[in-house]
Amino acid sequence: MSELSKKQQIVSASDLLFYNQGYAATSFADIAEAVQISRGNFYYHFKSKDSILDAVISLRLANSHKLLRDWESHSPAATERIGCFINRLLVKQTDIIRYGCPVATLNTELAKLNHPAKTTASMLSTVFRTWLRRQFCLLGEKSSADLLAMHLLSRSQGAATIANTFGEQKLLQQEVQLMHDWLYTYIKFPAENTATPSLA
Amino acid sequence: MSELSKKQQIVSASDLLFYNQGYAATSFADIAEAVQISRGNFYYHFKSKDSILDAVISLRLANSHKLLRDWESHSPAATERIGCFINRLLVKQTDIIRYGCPVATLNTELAKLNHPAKTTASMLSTVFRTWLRRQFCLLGEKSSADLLAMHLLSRSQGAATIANTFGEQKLLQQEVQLMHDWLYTYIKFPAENTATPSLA
DNA sequence: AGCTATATAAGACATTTGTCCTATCGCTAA
DNA sequence: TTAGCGATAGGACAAATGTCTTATATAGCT
Repeated sequence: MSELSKKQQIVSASDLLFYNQGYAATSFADIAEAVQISRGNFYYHFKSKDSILDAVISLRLANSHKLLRDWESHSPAATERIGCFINRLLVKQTDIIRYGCPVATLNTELAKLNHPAKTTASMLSTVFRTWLRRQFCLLGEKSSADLLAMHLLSRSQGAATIANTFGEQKLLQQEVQLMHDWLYTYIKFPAENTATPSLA
Repeated sequence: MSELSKKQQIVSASDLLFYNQGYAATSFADIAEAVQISRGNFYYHFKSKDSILDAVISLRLANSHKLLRDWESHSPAATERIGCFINRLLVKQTDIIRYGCPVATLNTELAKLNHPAKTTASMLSTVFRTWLRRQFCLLGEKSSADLLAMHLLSRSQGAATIANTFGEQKLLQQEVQLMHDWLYTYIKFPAENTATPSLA
């Protein structure tokens, strides 16, 4: 027996396949082959394909929380933590160029399918939004923390999108640099930004 | 008979359905119902589903070129033209919130499917990239025109993505405002940006 | 009217899909 | 050893999909 239970194996294999191929394009046959079980046997572990999706979203939520906790424990300063968020694009650059941002692509796919789980899936984005907002709060930007969080989230997702579209590593690296510059500039002159945050 | 040929009707109906539901999730049955023909009859007009996709991409390319020509003829100044590009997000905000950016979502879907047409589809983004680059060239930024173009493209796609994810109109409007601010700031101090463009 | 080319309908076809059922395997506890 | 139960295999099933074939309708021309 392997270390993970078969159910966990199914979830993590589906996690990867949903990211690489998309949810709708991933069939039970694909997952069955990946975890080496017969196709008809899924319904012992999961009652439907949708319930696998739910499990995958739960797994991703847990992984996201773990990631954020890691950043918090490794970086005492909020600025540095936000830097970790930006650098995530570089750490995952190979995957991002090939498959895009895992959070964004799942959200857009489920939105188009009008899938019941789309609300739950958007929680994946909300987790980062909330976390970033808290970091900006720690920097003293209470009134515009959410705006700043969304701005950074927006830019990171845009960078992932164009990197995926054009397949150019350099584009991703350029945008990451610009986000760091923006953060640095912002931290440097917090006084100017309290009234109307000049994110430009 | 209607004004458009049946073949054109199929293409424009597919264009809309591919945007609203995604390419893979749109079946011949869906298109057949939309244009009121029988399902088995497609192969008189198109030899495969992929060839419909090719036709849709061609249509979108033509529409994009037309859009860019319109902006050029209505706005003599390059700054104003770039402003038109940014405002496109507001003009299409209802659709964008529901279905995301038509260009980006098609690209990411085809990338995941590893579809043969993904290269052709990325031309849709390239058209805007090239056009924006030319506008920045007209502003005297020859050396960093492509970087500026990609930066703006990235931010617009990011804004579309988060608007689609969170379904919040305000987010889109905020990001649009920030892009205008960025453009304004950039135009105001072109001298500072010639060496190292401070997009932050 | 009759002929021809274009256009459309209707359905067959194999394949794949998600779902569900049943039989069997292998382990553990009595 | 045997009974019981969790786990798995294998296949049945209807529905849907892309594809292809054949027959019919329609319009224009002679």
